[in-house]
Amino acid sequence: MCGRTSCHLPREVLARACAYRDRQGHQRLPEWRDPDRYCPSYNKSPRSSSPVLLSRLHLEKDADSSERIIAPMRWGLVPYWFKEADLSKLQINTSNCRSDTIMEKRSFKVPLVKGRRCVVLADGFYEWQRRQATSHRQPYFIYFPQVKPEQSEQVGAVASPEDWEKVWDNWRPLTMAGIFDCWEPPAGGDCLYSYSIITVDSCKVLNDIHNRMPAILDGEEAVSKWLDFGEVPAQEALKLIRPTENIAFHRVSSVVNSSWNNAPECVLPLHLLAGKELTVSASSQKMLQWLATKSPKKEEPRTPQKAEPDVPQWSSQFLQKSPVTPKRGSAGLLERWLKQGQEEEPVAKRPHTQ
DNA sequence: CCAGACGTTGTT
DNA sequence: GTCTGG
DNA sequence: CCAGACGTTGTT
DNA sequence: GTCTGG
Repeated sequence: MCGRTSCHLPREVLARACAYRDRQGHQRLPEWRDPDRYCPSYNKSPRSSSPVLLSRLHLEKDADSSERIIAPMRWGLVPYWFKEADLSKLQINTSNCRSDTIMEKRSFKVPLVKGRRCVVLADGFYEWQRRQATSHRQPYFIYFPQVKPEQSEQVGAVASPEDWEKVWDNWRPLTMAGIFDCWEPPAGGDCLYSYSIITVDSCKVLNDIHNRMPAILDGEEAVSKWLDFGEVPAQEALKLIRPTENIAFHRVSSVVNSSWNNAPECVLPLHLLAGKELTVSASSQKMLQWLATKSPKKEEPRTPQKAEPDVPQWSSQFLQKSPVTPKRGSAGLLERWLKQGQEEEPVAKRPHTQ
C-alpha cells in the first residue's frame, strides 16, 4: 500500500524535476499554486499535505488540459458530500484507493468520472516489511532507479553519506497515480483539495517486502495521459494503473517509524548509518546513540547488517548513464546533520526537525 | 420507500 | 450527493 | 504507514 | 482491539 512518503526537495528544485512537454511539444515547468503551503519533509504521513500535479483545466476555465499545475493537497480524500465541519469526524480511511474496486466505491467513482486525477509527487515512499516469526518490521525506502553522477553505482549501495547527499542533485521524483476531490467547508471558506493514492498488487521485485504498492506512472506519456482528463477518458486512463517493476529500494532506519522524525536519516541507506557510528565525530556518535536507544520506543539493534539471508538489502536495478554534471555545493543537509548533534534537543520533545 | 453508509490495510 | 440494504 | 491513547469527577 | 493524531 502506501502510508508514508518522503518529499523534501526545495520547491523550485521539485518543479524543475517536473519539466514536461505540453500538447504543442513546448518544454514547460508546472506552475505552482499555493507554494507557501508546501512543507518539505522526509516523513510525510496521511492528513499532511504533499505536492501533486493536476491539469490546469481543473482550476481555469478554457485552459489547455495538457498544461500542469503543481499544488499542495491534503493526503486522505475528503468526499464532496462530507457534512461535518470537523475533518477529524471523517471516519473512513481514504489515504489509499484500491484500483480493483474504484468504480464501485462512491467516494472514488464520482471524482474519477469528473476527471479528478492527479499525480502525487514524492522522493519515494516507505514500506514496512511484514516478517512472520518476529514482530520486528523493517522499513524500506522505495523510489525510481536514479541516474547517479560519476560512477554507475546503484544509489542504494553508495559508499558514504556524503555520496548519498549528491544523489539529490538530479533526483527523479516518484510519480504516483492519485484521485482527488474538492470539499466545501460547511462553515464557508476555500474549497479543500484532498487526494487518495491508488494501490495495486505488488510487483515482483517488491513482493518480498509487501503485497500492495502504489500505482506508479512511469514516464512522461503515462503521466500526461493520467492528468489530461480533457483528452483521456477514465476508462482509458485506468489502463495505466498496474504494478510496475521499474523501482529501486533499500533498507532504512526505524527512526522513520515515528512521523515526528523528519531528518535525512529517514531515507539514508541503513548500511551508511552503521558505518557512520564508526567513523563520525564524538558528538554525532552521541546523537546517533541517542537516536538508536531513546528515540522510537523499539530501538534498532546495533548490527543492522546481519540480515536474514532472504531479506533484500537493496534492489539490483540497473542505472542509466548520467549525462549531467553534478554541481558541488557547500555543506548539504545531511552533511550539516552529520556535523551537528550535541545542541540538538531530544527528538521526542522537540521533534520538528528541519 | 427511508435509513444509513460512504474506506484500506492486515490479522485472526 | 448517491448507492445499498431492509 | 506507525505510535500512542483509550476517562471522569472534582479539586487545586 | 480499535481509533486518533501525526
